[in-house]
Amino acid sequence: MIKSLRGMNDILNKEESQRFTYFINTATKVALRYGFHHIQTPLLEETTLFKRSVGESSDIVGKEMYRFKDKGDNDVSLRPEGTAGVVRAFIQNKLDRSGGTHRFFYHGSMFRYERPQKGRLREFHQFGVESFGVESVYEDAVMIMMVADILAELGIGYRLQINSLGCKECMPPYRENLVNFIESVAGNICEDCQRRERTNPIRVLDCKNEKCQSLYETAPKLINSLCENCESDFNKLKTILDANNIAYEIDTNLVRGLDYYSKSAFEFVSDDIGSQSAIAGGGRYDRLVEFLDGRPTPAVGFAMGIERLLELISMPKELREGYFFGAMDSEAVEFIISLTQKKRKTDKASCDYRARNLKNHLKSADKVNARYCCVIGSNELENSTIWVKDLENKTEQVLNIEDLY
RNA sequence: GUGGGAUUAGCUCAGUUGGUUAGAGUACUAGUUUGUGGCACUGGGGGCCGCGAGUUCGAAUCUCGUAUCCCACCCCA
Repeated sequence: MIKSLRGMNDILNKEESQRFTYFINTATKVALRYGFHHIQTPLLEETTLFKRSVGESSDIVGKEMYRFKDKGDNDVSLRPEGTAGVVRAFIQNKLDRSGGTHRFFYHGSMFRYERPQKGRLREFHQFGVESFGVESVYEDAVMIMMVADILAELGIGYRLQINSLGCKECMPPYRENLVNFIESVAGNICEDCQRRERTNPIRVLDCKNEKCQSLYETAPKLINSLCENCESDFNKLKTILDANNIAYEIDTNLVRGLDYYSKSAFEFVSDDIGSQSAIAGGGRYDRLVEFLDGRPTPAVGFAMGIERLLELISMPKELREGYFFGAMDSEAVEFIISLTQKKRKTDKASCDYRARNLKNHLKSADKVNARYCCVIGSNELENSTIWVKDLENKTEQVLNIEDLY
């Protein structure tokens, strides 16, 4: 038997696919309300794009990409995240030169060659939004509120963590400070942290090793080293969230895994889905457009991991809908099929291809969750009528065929 | 990439110290005497016991390998 690749799942059972489309529909609805529009970008891009955006030091680019040479000998990769492609499209279409604001949302498959576990797949789906051209921290706050709105509509509880990663003014000196600090304790930190010191020193603060954590208690904190602008923006962000009743925790160790983030960073986590608990994450990336050869353009965005959200969604109750047609005499079967076809122009409708007794038709109608069960028997055949029962109200009546429409 | 646990019917799981034809619940399907659904009752279909070797007279059961899932690390959505 041929099986799907490791970490690549089908979404086919009814429950799961209903949840999936329900998520896409409500997230799309909310994004449209916020003035974003849909964008689709290719799954496959030049590898360089991800190297330059996500960052070569990141695990994602370093070891998790599906990367290969195509038949034209181009170095290409399946996208491991959505932002890079959107930024590329933004620049390629010269929107960076057109000025104004551009707000996009997208959803689709992302690929990372990781060891799978619950909530971590090799092909997974994200819903994300990107906003270009707005420097104001109010936009950051609006992004967070948008995630909060989507989660609220889906009935999903969460904790929100925020942090500021500083900008090109205050981040580099801080980084240097931190490296010096790490040097001072380098003998006692774990192997991972020693590696992180070289690749991405900020990440050591995130280390889950208890010994490291206790050493880092006295580490310089970025939040105390922010420049005036970053600090006042971070304060504004908190003020707006407070004013709009969005609860948050400040997590000074929150470091986004992708190199392009600056200033506001945020992550929504759930305590109900296991260790892969981040359900949405994002932040500001003011420098990314110019890293990719565009005209400097402030930008902010987020992405949500759809698979991680799926089981948290509380689905609205499924209501009875549509029609089920059945015949009790074989002479009426073909007529029933035509009736069903007509009804399908406007409503959900299905029918039984066999002549069966009333009880069986009612059973079938109930099973497909139809609202109305419509049956033609010998009595109805004689009078050109049809028997209709409302399975919801348990009322029934005999109608002339024409009255059914 | 590292360490640990699991894998038996579509799904959730039993299966004795290795011993005849591998079970239950649920789901599916048909019927309960010919025009009233959800319930109940009675039948029925459905298993390379993850895959491959090995030990044995005999393996779902023991050993090894392998794949996948799950858990932790790592990382992240």
